[in-house]
Amino acid sequence: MARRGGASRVTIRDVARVAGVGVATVSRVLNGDPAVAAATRERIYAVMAQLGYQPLRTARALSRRRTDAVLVVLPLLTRFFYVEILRGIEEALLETNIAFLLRSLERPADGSQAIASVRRDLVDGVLLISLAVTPAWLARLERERLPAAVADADQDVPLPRIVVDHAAGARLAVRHLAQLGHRRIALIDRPDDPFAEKRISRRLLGYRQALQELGLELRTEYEHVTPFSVEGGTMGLYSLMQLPVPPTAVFVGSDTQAWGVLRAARQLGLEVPRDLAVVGYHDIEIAELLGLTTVRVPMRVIGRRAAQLLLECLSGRLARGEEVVEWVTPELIIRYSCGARRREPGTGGVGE
Amino acid sequence: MARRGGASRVTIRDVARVAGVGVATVSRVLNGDPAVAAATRERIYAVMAQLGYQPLRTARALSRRRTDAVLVVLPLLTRFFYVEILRGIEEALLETNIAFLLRSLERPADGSQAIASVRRDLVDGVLLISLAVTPAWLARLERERLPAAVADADQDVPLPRIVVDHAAGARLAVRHLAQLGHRRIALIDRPDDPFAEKRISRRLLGYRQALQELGLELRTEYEHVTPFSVEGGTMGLYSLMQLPVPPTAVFVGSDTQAWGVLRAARQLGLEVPRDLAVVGYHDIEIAELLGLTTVRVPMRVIGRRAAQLLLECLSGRLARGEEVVEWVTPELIIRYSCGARRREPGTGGVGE
DNA sequence: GTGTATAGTGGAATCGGTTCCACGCGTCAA
DNA sequence: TTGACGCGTGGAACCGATTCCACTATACAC
Repeated sequence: MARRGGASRVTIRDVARVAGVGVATVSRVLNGDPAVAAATRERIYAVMAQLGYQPLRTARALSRRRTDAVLVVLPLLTRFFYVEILRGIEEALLETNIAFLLRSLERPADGSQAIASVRRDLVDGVLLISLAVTPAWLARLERERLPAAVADADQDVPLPRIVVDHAAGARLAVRHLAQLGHRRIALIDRPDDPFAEKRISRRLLGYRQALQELGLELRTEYEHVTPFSVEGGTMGLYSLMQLPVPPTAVFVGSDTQAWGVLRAARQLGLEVPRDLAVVGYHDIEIAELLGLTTVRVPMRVIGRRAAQLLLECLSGRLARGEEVVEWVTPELIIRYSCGARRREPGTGGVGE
Repeated sequence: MARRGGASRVTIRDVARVAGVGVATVSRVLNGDPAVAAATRERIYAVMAQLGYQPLRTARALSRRRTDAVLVVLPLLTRFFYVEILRGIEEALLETNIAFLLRSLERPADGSQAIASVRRDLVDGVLLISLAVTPAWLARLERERLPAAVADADQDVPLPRIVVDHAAGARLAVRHLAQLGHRRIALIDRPDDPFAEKRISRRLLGYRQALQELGLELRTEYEHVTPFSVEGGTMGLYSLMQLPVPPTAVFVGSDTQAWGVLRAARQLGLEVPRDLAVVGYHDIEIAELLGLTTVRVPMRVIGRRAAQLLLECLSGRLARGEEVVEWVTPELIIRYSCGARRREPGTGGVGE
């Protein structure tokens, strides 16, 4: 039933007719089937070019039962950290012809709504970034028979995943501070937000491990959990400095909070790093501007690898249910707030 | 030809059979055709619920020749400004069942590659955000017969668009500074980046208009264009302060540069706002932390409106080629860096 | 020379929707 | 009573790909 349309599309049948072959053969060429004779293949390629043929994605999608698209779900798109991960994903997917749909979660409640948008007929796979992968998620993925990969989430999710070694990151920071002569090193970290993943426990673990290794005293009054905001950091430092024996150095679980710590330090008349050494976490863009020594989490790499993992699931190179865990290790970025370096004049910096 | 698959899907034919009607009628119900009798409609709804029927997107896409997806193209996803616009778009689209694909441009060269991904069989429409809409873009959209909407781009693109009144924004800032008693008001703005759109000229225009309205002297040595970065702002202020008659206030064309201005001020021993009043632009997240008075560009609104504009094109409510221009006006956010308010102790702030 | 494997190919059914066209049936004007 | 009309509906032909199955021609073993 010829519906009205403009100049009707060049279809696979047109190509077949002009090339003097059957549609099946054209389709085989399109899909790289090696059974086609080289001469035939060449001829078909020539005709396709001549007619300007392009296979229709929607028709392929119906026939092959796949969409060549994936869904990316991540929280708080407005945070630099997540945007960078997204960039990594985009980079990896650009090398394929797979498109991606995006769903960002702003509030915890968005989760269930997002789960409903996970549909087999919409995408071929799902990337879950920095999310608490609940049983509801797993059930949905199972029901829709959708492969998924996970990045920066809990360590024990039964899906292929990229795990960030936050404990190692914390150890790097603490060891560095100890090496600079500090013996009283405190921790200010973000809360165990149910909306994000349980990452504090691993950073806390690394912090304690490092202190023990170094033979330093573990003091619970040095472990502070404050909100994931600049003010949170400010509050944290005020509390710490009221202790009878205040720390001389702080490892802060996010650069955002670290900014607050730097501000509080100045308000308290402390000079960073002389009176207080500070090391942050993440290496978001403001860290450099603040001259903040921090632990860099390789965000783009995380995104890229997670995408590649999902692609392997899609191509079948990775069997469904196969256990794959890839670790990513953070890296120490030394700037000025720790005291390891003299600040160069005019570069702006600490406490700005 | 029954291909292998798991439990085969519930199709429209199953629904028709169980409900005792033809497939055409079920399809009509799905598409809200009022010609179907109420009783029939009810019965079909019941059967759909009972069987757990969900129409297959890919099949609809092939048949209706539309994908129910749109493409969003924007630059520099890592900038807060653009991410916020994206959030607005997402908000608007969530209210529909239209998905979106994302393409972000990091370098000017990415443009041509992005143009190639604009395909009729991939999406039903395109949103171009903060981009220079070149003839190549327009030609491609024409060729693919794809409707598009534009936000925060040149004023004279022949597409439905959301235009931000940057001239008005600049006037707000300058008038405010004048009202606080300033007579020597300088401008530091970002360059006319070919990668982004020509927005500086409009801000510059507003700056000059305001000065003229107020009867203040226009001095070209007060108009500075520096890179779109913190350092750019720093450089800008150093230059201004070396003038024989330096300004007492600066309007800065981006909060990022304004941060640099605040930093430079402190380095020069100037106290903000006593010795120098500063007003920024955009109201990105750091502005509040810096106590920066700024001109807020309603980013989410821009995204939301642009998306709605595109939806109107898709639904046909907006005729192809119809001229629609919607203006968005920025708003002045008064904090501390302009001197209009005393800073409350403990709130952090200027020069931080 | 006959049988069998194999490489290369074409026809037609199929994926699951949409929509054109035809048709039955009541209502109403002539 | 008849014809026109419109409402509600069903059948079947599409949309443009993929892929199963059947078929031919050639190569090879016996």
